[in-house]
Amino acid sequence: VAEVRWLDEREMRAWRTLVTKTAALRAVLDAELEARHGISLADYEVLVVLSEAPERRLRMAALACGLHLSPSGLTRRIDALVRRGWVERQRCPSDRRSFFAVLTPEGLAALTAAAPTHLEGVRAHFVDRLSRRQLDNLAAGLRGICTEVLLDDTARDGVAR
Amino acid sequence: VAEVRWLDEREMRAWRTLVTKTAALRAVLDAELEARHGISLADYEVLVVLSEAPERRLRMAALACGLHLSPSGLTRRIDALVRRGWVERQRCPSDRRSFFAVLTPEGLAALTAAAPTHLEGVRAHFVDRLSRRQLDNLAAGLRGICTEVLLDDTARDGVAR
DNA sequence: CAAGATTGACCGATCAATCTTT
DNA sequence: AAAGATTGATCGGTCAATCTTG
Repeated sequence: VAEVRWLDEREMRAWRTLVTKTAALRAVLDAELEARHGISLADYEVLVVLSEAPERRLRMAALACGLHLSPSGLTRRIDALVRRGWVERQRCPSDRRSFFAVLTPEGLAALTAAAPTHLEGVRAHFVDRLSRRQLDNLAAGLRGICTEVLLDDTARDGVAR
Repeated sequence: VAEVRWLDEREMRAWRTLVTKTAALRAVLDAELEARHGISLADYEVLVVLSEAPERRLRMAALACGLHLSPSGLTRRIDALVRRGWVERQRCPSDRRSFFAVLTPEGLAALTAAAPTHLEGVRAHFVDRLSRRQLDNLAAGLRGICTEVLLDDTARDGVAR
């Protein structure tokens, strides 16, 4: 076992700041969406991904991949959205094992209603507090992180983001 | 409803990169700790916080605050760590309603054993992939985020429950 | 009564097992 | 067989209610 390279003060602070601030940010955005529109940030993200897909639908596996959710986790989440009338299941005609999750008009309406709250939150708590340069640096820095994990591209047929 | 200020391409990318990369990073670090030492990142963080406290102990309320966990959530997490012999409860002598969670020698040993894995992970997946300047910029940018946390502000706007 | 901690009910996620279709 | 999706058991978290102590 080799010698441990400890983190110095700045490295440790950068790491901890990243973790704590990102968590706090998500918590605030989630609370705002929940309070004003009765929708969780997690469900909001499902609607966003579906809304950006061709024909506003995705196969379950592709959607699970895009949301970094397990197959069973996605099944239950879609169940809940179906109960609210925001998503429907469609059999996939070319492969009868598979299903599409389709965004309904009601789901699109819910997303459209909630989007301003979410975007204003992202601005108020994040984007507007950083300069253009800071924002670009941050994105550029983070882009190289954890690349090997995200190359989980088994589901071609969608998630073309 | 006021005019919505949409996010432009760079703003949106910075925001999404922050969210997805941070989540991926935590997932990797958690998996590494779990695989090599049988401890979750969440439990690791409990041990870290306790190890840094005076006398390696904290009252439950203080610990819950430090970990951003609800009181009941902390109770169950400490239960689990007590079962593993890594933490003990001590009655607080000055206030008999309260308890300390105390890091045991075994808990400290577990932390010491796992720390190199964690630190090497933070280096390999994060710190060593950014320049010193990028790291400082990132920390500086994020520091101003979400300072006022959880203001239950005018949430009466469009409450369409 | 208020504060600190715990318990019960429940929610949302995972893994393992299952069912259907390829 | 293997792949896509779902179900059952279970885990870890929250909220509401409770118990004990200040």
